[in-house]
Parts: sequence; C-alpha cells; structure tokens
Amino acid sequence: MPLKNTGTEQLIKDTTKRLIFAEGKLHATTQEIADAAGVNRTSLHYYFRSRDLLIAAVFQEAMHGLSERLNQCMVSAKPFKQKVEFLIEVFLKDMMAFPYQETFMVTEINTLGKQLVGNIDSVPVKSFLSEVQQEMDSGNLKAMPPSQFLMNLFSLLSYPLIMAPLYKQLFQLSDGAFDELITARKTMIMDLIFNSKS
Amino acid sequence: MPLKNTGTEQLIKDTTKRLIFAEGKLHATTQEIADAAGVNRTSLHYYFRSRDLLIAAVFQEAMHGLSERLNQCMVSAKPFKQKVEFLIEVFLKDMMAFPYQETFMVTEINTLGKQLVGNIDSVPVKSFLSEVQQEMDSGNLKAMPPSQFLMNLFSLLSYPLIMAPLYKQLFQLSDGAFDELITARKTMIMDLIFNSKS
DNA sequence: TTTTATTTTAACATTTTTGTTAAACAAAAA
DNA sequence: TTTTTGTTTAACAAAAATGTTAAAATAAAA
Repeated sequence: MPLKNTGTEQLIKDTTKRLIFAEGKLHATTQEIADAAGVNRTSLHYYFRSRDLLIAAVFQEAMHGLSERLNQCMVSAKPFKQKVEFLIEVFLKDMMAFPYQETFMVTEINTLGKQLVGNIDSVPVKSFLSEVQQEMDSGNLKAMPPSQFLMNLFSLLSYPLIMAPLYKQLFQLSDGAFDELITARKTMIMDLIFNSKS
Repeated sequence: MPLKNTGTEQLIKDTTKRLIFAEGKLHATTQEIADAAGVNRTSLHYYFRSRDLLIAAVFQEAMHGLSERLNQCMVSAKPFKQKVEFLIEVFLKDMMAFPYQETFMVTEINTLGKQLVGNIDSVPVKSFLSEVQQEMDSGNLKAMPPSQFLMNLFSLLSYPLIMAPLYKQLFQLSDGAFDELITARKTMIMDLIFNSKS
C-alpha cells in the first residue's frame, strides 16, 4: 500500500472511466489513456501491471457502484410502484452520464463472463423478484415469470440508449431532441409495465 | 470480376460471418479467419484489400439481408397485428441463428455510424410508422409517438438476447432453458404491446 | 543531512497483427 | 503449346500495441 499517496492511481482509473464509458473510446490504448491522464505510460503498468487488469479494475469499480445504487432502490421501504419509479430514475441518470458503460459491458460480456455476475449481489435481486411475484399474485401486475418482468424493464430502459447513434440517424434527431425522447420514456415505461390488462 | 471463380471470396465472407456473428469471436484476427476458412491469409487481402474492408463487406451483406426480410414484413398486406407477429418471428429467428450480430453492431455503431443507417431502407420504416399512428388513432394501440413504439418493440426483442450470458448466469439457466424463456417472449411481447390500457 | 521507500520517467524489448511483394501455380484462350 | 489471366502461396516488412528494466526524481524518516 502506498505510503506516499499521490493520487495517480485513482487519476488513472477516473481517466480511463471517462474515456471509455463517457466518451466511447472503447478501444483506447494505454498510450491514449496515459496522455489523457497526463502521466507516463509506464505508470499504468506500475499501478495495474497490465492493460487488462486496469480495465478490469475500472469496470469492477463502475459495476459495483451501479449495482450498489440499484440495490438501494430494490430493498428500499417504498411501495412497489415508487420503488420501480426510483429504479428507473437512478438507472437512466447513470446511463446518461456514462452512455457507453453498457455498450462496453456488451462487448466484454464473454471475456468477463461469470466474473461480471459475481459483482452483482444476488440477494437484493431475489428479494425484488419475489416482490414482483407478490404484486402479480395480488393482481397489481400482469402475471408472467418475474424474470421476464425484470428483463422487460431493463430492455425498455437500456436498449434505446445503447442504440442511440442508430436511432438519432433513423429518426433524424439532434442530441437534444433524442435526450427528450429518452426522458419521456420514464413515464411511458411505467405506463406500459403497470397498465397492461390481465 | 473473376473469370475463374473458385468460390474463395464467398467462402471467406461466409466463414467470417459464422466466426463473428454466430460464434462470437468479435475480435477474430485475419489469421484466425484464414485458418477457419482453410485459405492463406494473403487471400483475404487479395479479395478484400484489408481486414476493415472484409468486415465492412460482411456486415453490409448481413444487414442488407436482415433489413430486406424486415421490410418484407413491414410492407406486407397482412393486418397490423399479424404483421407485428410476423416481424417478431423473423427477427427472433435471425437473432437466434446469429446471436452476436447485434452485439457486433453495438460495438461498431460509432465507427460504422451513418454508413450503417444507409443500409436501412427508410421507406418501409416510414410506412410502418404511419401505420402505427393509424392504429393509435383508431384506438387499437395506446397513444404515444410511433418512434417510441418501434423502440419498445425492438428493445423487448433484442436486449435479452444481447445480454444472454448475463441473464443465463443471473437466473441460473441452461442454454435450453434460456431458449425457452426467449421463445416464450413472443406471445408475451404481443400481449404487452397490444393489451395496454389507454 | 543522509538514508530509505515510493513514485515517475526514458529507453529498450517483445509480441501481435496487419499489410506487401514477388514468385509459383492453374486453367482457359490464342 | 505458349500466352495470358486469374488465383494462391511463402517470405518479408511494417506498424501498432503492450510489457520490462534500470535509472532519475521526490519526499518522508532516521
């Protein structure tokens, strides 16, 4: 552990996170990262040993943060509907700040594989899924396997953001107009999920 | 144009398509592709000049095919609901045969950018979107911007497949069990999209 | 102040992958 | 058969990226 902590290690991680997850430089080289952080490329190796380990550290940190925030939503004391509403807000906010985080996850989903799911605490997810089941039993939600409900929710939230460049082109939208479209989805998704006839 | 067509060019394209889109070797090197096709690596350059051009050719061919099949659905004479049902079937079938096609698209969405949308014929999409608007006007569909309807449909179809490795882990499912989950989504998506209260 | 541990850097080495050249090969046309 | 055209290959070259070593710089501790 560093006695003389100069903050370089965190600077490198933060810079990598910004480059890859916010600016979309998914294949940023060690040189590009070092330049952006204003340090010598060797420092990356000094602190993280290899490029792969740096990326892994950054990704783990990001996933852990997001996972923690989502878990707070899932286990909060709010009524179910408010809980989902809050979850949508938290998730959308994160995704708009780091638009390429999920894209990166998709590209690395095979290499990271099981390690990825290891970063997700399954307890809050399971508790959330059983709450979904309860809501279905009481007729507040259309009956379906709770896993499908969860996939629906995240599909509707994530996919348009992942495909943003495509949809902007297809619908001929400016960045601002597209952001409005995404923001409008919050209530739309709530509607779609909660107001379906059984 | 080759006088002595030995089929090597198409063999290389088909092998690349299989490696990348079906087997998920998203970063396959020219050597790996050549080996898989059983040809010398130089042949790749002879026919396509560079790796990038090969990939571009393969991707364009794949997108064009899918786009054509989707367009056939969109402009078919069927009633709206059957049309959507057919579209879901065609799309799911394609995605299950080439599970990494869309993942690849996500990763290359920035580099390919506008060129990508160029491969999509906008006429059938526009005609489909106006048909969606009609259905909303007649009260058969919950009112919302047609672009949102389209994004919802493709979100619900695509995202679970893109994230398959994650969901298999998270829900502890075998490949077979996951396939069932996906197959079950067909009717579930129809339900969700058509049976929402206005 | 000297010593010590940590941090940072420059120079070098290696690996990985792509791209090029020129020659060998094969088959149809002259 | 020889010529021509197209195809395939081996050997070489170059580029791009990562990883290593050893020395210089820095700041705290003795």
